[in-house]
Amino acid sequence: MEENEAIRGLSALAHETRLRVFRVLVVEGPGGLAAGAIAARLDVPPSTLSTHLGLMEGAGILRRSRVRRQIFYAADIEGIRRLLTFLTADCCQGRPELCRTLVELATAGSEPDRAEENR
Amino acid sequence: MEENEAIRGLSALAHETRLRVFRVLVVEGPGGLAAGAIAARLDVPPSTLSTHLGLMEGAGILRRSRVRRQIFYAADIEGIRRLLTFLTADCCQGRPELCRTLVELATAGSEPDRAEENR
DNA sequence: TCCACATTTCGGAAAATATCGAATGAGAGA
DNA sequence: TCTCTCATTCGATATTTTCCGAAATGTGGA
Repeated sequence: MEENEAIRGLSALAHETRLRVFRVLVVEGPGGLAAGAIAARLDVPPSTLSTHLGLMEGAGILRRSRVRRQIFYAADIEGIRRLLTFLTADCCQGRPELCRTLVELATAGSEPDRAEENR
Repeated sequence: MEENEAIRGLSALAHETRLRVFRVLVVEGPGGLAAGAIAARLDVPPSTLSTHLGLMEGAGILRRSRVRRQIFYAADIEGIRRLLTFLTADCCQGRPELCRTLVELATAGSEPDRAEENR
């Protein structure tokens, strides 16, 4: 990932409404939610939300797909992973122990032994 | 870390000049660099850079300290860790395997067996 | 084909952010 | 104290972002 792409990704998350969208969709999983459902849940006008969703999709944070008349948005796991990897790679460049600390916190609540099953 | 703090941190990184500052200071390590040295290295007018540095410090990404007449800025490892943890915590909330993938990439270039020594 | 629904695009105004020269502040040496 | 230097703050302008109602688009059913 090059710098410009990372900046777009960070900008996409650096906004109250968009960060809330992100969190909702991460929890929602691969199926995602229809644009209208997100607007209703977050109480944001559809046109405003649409702008945000478009921006987030352009930044590679969200994926969109059509199902009948609705458009579903879901967290783009690959894109998010790329962004986080870019950030941690930068950090580790100078200070390896930072990533290690982060890693410990991130994996604290899960079961490491079952990691293979999720691939 | 609550939402608003995370947004400030993300905004602080979502800018070309500021991201370059961040990367330079992460590599530079705990000693950091004087404001003037950063301005010279990145070829940014001092007053412009000062605005960015202040913003990044306010967001908890940078630490400042005075040494004689100069003001040194260094990456705030604890603050950055808090931001990354907030993001990965959100991701893991719905999809534990995302963090695991990230973790593998982040630790790929280091020696896992010596992790204990760095605490 | 015609209508209804879900969403996006348009338009234009308000707010926030970015930029940088000039003025200001504050530390250190003569 | 005077002055030099490093850095910040001020001020004014330019650019970008945000917001949302109204209009347009496109999809599917009757």
